[in-house]
Amino acid sequence: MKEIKSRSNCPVSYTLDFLGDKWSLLIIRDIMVYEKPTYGEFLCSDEKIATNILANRLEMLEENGFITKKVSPDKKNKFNFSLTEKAIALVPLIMEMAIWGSRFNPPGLDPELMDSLNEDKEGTIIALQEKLRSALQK
Amino acid sequence: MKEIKSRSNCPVSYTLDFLGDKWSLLIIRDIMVYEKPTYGEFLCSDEKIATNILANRLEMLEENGFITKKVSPDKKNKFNFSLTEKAIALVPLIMEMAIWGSRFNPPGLDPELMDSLNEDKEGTIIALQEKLRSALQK
DNA sequence: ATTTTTGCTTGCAACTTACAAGCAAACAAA
DNA sequence: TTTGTTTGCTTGTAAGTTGCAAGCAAAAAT
Repeated sequence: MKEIKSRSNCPVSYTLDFLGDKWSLLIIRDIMVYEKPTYGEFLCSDEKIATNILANRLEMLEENGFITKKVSPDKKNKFNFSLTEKAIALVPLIMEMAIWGSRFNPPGLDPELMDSLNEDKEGTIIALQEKLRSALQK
Repeated sequence: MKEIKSRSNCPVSYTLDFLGDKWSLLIIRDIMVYEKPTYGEFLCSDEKIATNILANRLEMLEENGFITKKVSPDKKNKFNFSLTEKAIALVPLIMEMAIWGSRFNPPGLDPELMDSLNEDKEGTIIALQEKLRSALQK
């Protein structure tokens, strides 16, 4: 995989250097929000990512420390991807994307999560992060 | 400009449909944070966007209601771009990008803004949004 | 033993990007 | 007033990226 080069010192630009494309954050979303952590599940998400692009992005996300890949406990030809702390730290960013997206394209998916965010954003974010961190223990 | 198609109903995906690339949010950042609202200033930002890509993204951002273009009060061959409410609503998202970027690539630029965010995120965001809205009145 | 599941890799056409050069209206200076 | 400069683009082209379809191999299920 080609190394990612920083275009500048700006932190917004740095974030976009890694995550500024149409697919990387959707893979992270699948693990983070929809609890779908496998290649096959990423493939059949609504957005329909191409299989070569998926493989490429998984490689990039792993190489850059966003996700880790583990053999599934039940099947040796299946892998579970999980989020590292670096990706768990993206929860607030992804929640803001969900909030903006729901506002300008209502109602958006997952009304439960949206209601929870509207009622207590900070609390919802922290709860999700704690849940993801506890999943890492297992 | 080619119309943007939604890939799904997911609000995160919807946000990425418009803003999931390396450049669009940097243009918005230039207006939002660095108060640089002209073609020439976008061009010479640190990230060095190509001139055809810049023209293409400005067209897309205008067509989709993120920015408006007005002739500069002093020169008729110069234009000032300003943010619509739809883009001002991206302040929380861009601030989260800055926070994440600074954390994983410290210290990040603009320590004043970062300090302010660390001290009072909500207040910093609201103050910036109010400032941008008041600029629209002029 | 054969088929299915799972996670890829490969080939290729279409599209997008990056870089360089060119261009025209507005303005500024001589 | 004419000559040069600023400003905001457009065009051409090579290189890179994406999307689609097909193929492949290890592991699991039948």
